[in-house]
Amino acid sequence: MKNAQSFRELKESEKENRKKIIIDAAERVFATKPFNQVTMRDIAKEAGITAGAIYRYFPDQQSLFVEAFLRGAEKIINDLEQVISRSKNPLKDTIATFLKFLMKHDQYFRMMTHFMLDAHLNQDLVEKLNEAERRLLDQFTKLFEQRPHARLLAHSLFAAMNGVVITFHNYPGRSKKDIHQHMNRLGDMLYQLFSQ
Amino acid sequence: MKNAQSFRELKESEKENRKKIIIDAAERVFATKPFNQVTMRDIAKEAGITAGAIYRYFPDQQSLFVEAFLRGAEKIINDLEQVISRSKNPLKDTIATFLKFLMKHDQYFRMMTHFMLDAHLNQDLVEKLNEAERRLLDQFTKLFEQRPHARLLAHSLFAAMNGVVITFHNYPGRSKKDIHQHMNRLGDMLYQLFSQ
DNA sequence: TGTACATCAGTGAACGCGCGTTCACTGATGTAC
DNA sequence: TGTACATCAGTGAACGCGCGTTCACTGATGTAC
Repeated sequence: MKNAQSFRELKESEKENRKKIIIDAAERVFATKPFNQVTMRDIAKEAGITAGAIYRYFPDQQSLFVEAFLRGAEKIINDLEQVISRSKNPLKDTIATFLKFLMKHDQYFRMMTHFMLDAHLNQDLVEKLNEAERRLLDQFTKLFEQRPHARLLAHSLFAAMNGVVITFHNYPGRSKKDIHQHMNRLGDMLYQLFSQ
Repeated sequence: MKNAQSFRELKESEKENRKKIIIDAAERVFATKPFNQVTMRDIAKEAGITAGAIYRYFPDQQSLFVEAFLRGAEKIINDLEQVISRSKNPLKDTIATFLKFLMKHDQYFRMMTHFMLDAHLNQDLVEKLNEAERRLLDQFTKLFEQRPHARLLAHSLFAAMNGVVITFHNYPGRSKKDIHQHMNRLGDMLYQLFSQ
C-alpha cells in the first residue's frame, strides 16, 4: 500500500514536472513576441511536443497563460518582500526593482491588463489573479505604513509604474536602451514625488 | 470648369461625410465591447451597411481604428487646452478632466496601448499616433513649465493616469461606480503628489 | 423626350488563413499470471 | 521467461469557427447626344 501510494505520488510529481516544462517553454516564447500572438503550437514547439499534448496538462489556453503569469507574479512578490525587509531605502529600491522587473517581463503585465480588461476568465482563475494582485499591493502598502492613506499611496505608485512601462514601451524612434533609461528617469521622478 | 470643380468637391465632401458616419458607428461599437473584439461586420451593421462597403473608405481595419482613435485624441487635446488656459487650478482640473475622459473612453487608450505595443502599423499611421501623443504631452508639460524637469513631470503624470485607469478598470468585485470613485481618489492623490 | 453609356456606392457570397481544440490511434512501459 | 492486458504520453490529422478581405455583380444616378 505504502509502495503503491508513493508510486502514484511519483507519477504525479513527474506530471507536475512536465507541466513546468511547458510553462518554461511558454515563458521563453512570451519573451519573443506579444503574448496575444503566442499560439499553442508555438509553445508546444518550444517544449518539444505537439499542441494536442498540452491539453493533457492544461484544460485550455487561458489556464496555461494564467499559470505562467502567476509564476511571474510569485517571483516579483518574493523579490519585493526581500528588498523591502532588507533595504535601507525601501521605497527607492522597490521602485527600481519593480521597474526593472516590468521592463524585463513586461509581457506579464500586459497579460494582467488583458486578463483584467478583456478576458472572460472563469471565476477560479479570476480569483487567483486577484489574490496575486492583492499580495503585490500588500508589498507596496508596507512602504507607506507610517503615513496616512498608505493604501491609496500604494495603489497610486503601483498604477503609476504600470503606466510608465505601458505608455513608453514603444516610445517612437528610440532604442530599447534609451527607453529603459527614460523609464528609469521616470522611476526616479516617482521616487521624488512619493518620498515626502 | 468652376462647376465641374465644385461638383467634384461636393462628391468628395459627401464621401467624407460617409466616412464620418462609419467612424461614428465605430465609436458606438467601441463603447459596447473591448475594441479588440470589434469586427468590421459589427461596425458595418451599426452603420447600416455591409462590411465590404467599408473598404471604399478605409484601406483596412487598422486605418479605420487609428482614425477613430485620432478623433478621440483630438477631442481630449482640445478639452485640455481649454481647461489649462482658463482654469484657476490647471493641474487639478487637468487631472479631473483627463481622468474623466479616460474613464468614459478607456477603449481609446487601450487602443493606444495596443498600437504602441502590439500592432505593426505602417509608418504613416505610426507617425500620426506619435504626433497625437506629442501634442497631448505638450498640454501636460504646460502645467509644469515653471518647475524644473517639466517634461519629466508631464510624462510621469500622463503615465500615472493611464496606469490608474488600466490597472483598476476591473477592480474585482466592485461596481462601476465604486471603481470610478476609487480612480478619482487616486486622481486626488496624484494631484497632491504633483502639486509641490 | 428618349436612348446608350459611365460612374460608383453598396451587396453578399466566397476565399483564405490562423488557431484553439478534439480525437482516433501509436508505441512505450509496466503489471498479472 | 513469455503472453495478454492496462495505462497513458504524445502524435498528427482534421474540425470548426471567426474574421479580414476580395470580387463579380446590381441598381441608382447622372451625362452625352
